[in-house]
Amino acid sequence: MPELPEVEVVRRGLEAHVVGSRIDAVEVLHPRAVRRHLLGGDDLAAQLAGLGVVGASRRGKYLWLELAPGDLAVVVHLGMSGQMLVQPPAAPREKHLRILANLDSGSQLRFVDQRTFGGWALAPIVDVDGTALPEPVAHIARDPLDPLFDADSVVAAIRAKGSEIKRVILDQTVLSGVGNIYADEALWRTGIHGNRPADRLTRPQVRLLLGSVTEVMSEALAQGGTSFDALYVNVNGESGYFDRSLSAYGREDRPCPRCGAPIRREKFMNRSSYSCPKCQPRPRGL
DNA sequence: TATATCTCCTGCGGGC
DNA sequence: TGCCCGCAGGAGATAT
Repeated sequence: MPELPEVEVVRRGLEAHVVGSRIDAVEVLHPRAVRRHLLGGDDLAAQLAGLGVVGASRRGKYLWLELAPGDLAVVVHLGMSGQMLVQPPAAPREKHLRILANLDSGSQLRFVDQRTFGGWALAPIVDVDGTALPEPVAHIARDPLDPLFDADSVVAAIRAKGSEIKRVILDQTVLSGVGNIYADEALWRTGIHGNRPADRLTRPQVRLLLGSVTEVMSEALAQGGTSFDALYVNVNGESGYFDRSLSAYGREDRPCPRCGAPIRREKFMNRSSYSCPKCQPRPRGL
């Protein structure tokens, strides 16, 4: 499941292999992959043809290719299973190939997405607080790896929320890039149960949690991201290794690396949360 | 306005 | 062997 580190690995791959190319032609093979491009797949393909790729950027889990001429970008979200692959034209088409772009370099940029939660959309670049962003990304908060990330104001924003802390750090308008895996890992590192109300945490606790979020995502990035199966790969189709370093996520009944208690799994927001019953006691009353 | 829940989707694994 | 069901989860839409 691509979260910030995985998306950053993909962005770096696109910067190395796609930026500097021109898009010659685009084939949209599944309408859901372009559902956020309101004018449809034919329009997307027609508008992209002939444009040059001049940059690859990211905020949180969104990435985009900056295009020229014109202040346009193709915004990409990988959803749960999206892959951006750079392939030779002779390579066999992937089973879940959704969008195909032929580049003047002779390579193909392929968007492969089994579960079709991801997609592409063409959007204008707008100015948001002095930063140029594609319009669909304008509401997304800065992520912890952003040089302009303001930890003090994010701590205040988190503590102003009445929801549970895990729900708040998954809210991409508060801080971006965090998904279920790294939320569980950061909460485990900090010893905080995800059901604790955000507005009951102290400033030092929230600051520590933000530090853990940054730390765990930086470590994951250094290892090429987290991968559980073939669904997450970089542009060359290679998987990361961080899943071997996870302490809580996906480790139900296995010993907590800190205290040895069996990791528990609980339902939360229609998905699973993993935590240590000793290191992360439930808030009173739950 | 803030918060909570629902929905979309596909492949896999378990149970019968 | 085949069918059914639950599970995985990001984020926009909808409900409270």
